[in-house]
Amino acid sequence: MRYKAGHKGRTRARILTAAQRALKREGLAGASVSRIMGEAGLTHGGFYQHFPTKEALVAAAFFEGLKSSQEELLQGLEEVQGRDFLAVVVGRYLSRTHRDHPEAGCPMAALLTELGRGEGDLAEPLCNYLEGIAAALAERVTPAGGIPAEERALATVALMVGGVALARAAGKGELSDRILRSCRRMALAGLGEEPPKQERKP
Amino acid sequence: MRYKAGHKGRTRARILTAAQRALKREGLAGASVSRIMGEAGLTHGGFYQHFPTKEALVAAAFFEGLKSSQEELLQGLEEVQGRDFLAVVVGRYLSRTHRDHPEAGCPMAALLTELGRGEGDLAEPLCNYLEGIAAALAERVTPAGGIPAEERALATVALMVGGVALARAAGKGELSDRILRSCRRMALAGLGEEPPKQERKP
DNA sequence: GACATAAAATGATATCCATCATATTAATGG
DNA sequence: CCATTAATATGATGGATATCATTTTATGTC
Repeated sequence: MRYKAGHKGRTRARILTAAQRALKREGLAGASVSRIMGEAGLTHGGFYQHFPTKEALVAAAFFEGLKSSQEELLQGLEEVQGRDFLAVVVGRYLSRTHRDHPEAGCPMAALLTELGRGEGDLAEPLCNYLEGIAAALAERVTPAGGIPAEERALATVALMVGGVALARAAGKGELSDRILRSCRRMALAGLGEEPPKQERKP
Repeated sequence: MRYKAGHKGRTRARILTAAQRALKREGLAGASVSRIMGEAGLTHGGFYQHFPTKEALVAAAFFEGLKSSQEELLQGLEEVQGRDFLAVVVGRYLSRTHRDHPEAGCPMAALLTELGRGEGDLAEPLCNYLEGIAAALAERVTPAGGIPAEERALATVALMVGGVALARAAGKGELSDRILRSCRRMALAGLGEEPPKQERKP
């Protein structure tokens, strides 16, 4: 073995990281292999030693992105439950910061409408992921308003993803802010006491 | 004048219609000028007699699509109000039919995450449109759950768009159906009497 | 029915892309 | 320090794309 063990693996990881950012910023079609490699500090030729095809890279980047986005979203909330838990989650997700930095955010919010069209079978693993996060939410939020917790969780995911994507499409103006705020409120509606009047940190 | 008045206009309209379908089916980047022209029964060369650039076509198609999608969504509901009104709207929007035929559906649900990235200023006219439809919804749905009607309307739009886009990304299986149903319920939550137990026509 | 011309088709150009074939670099055991 | 070879770079290929220039077709008028 001529290179230190793990060298190739580390390069692959660098490509994956660059790919996540580039894909979320420019879209599945917009982010080219050369630009991704360039962002990883490499040139286009070496790519195929790490991934058999661009499609494979997209799939890998998408699911790694999902995982790390979920971790970030739930970080530090192990002990929190109920309305407090959900308030933090939607506060983080439906935030100006998230809206203004798609390249660092949730891959669903950045790529949703491109996923169904593509080549790879992103649907099946996405379903597994969705079942997982829906269960995680349902387990910690008490059902309210006659909707079972599991259904409420699923709809909350759709509301969060749709809210951020819609806010992005609407620019960064006042309406965009209002979209975020409205979605936060709707996600918490019917869940007990009202939030304090002050704005949550966006 | 050698051709009947309105000939060119009718051709332009045909291109626009074909563009709407193609763009929603294949995405802003995926739908090429030649394919769109082909779908309109023409060849690529004549395109630039009707639109100065692809970007211009995209903008025109997007907003025509928004308008007709809204008309279809609200058709026949002029007299209906409150929960009944919203139930029909979300029943139409968050339906399997809509999920399974993006090329015939709402442009936001098909293109949301591609809109913010592009070249054209789609944001400003999209904002106008959003204000309009939010006002139309707010005017007919009585506020509930402590959320002002206008905010509730905005969040409902995000929920509908996100729900359909997420359901599409999840394929056509059981989870996808569940996403649609959950979003329908959440949109109606806190709005008075529960729906009858039978499934709405999907 | 011939002609002028609007509308559309054909063909060309330059760019970008994914992928592959070949060359070059760099790290390590000898 | 040299040879081997893993890791990366350079360069090439074929296909697709937006746009433009030129030719062809079709229509209404004389």
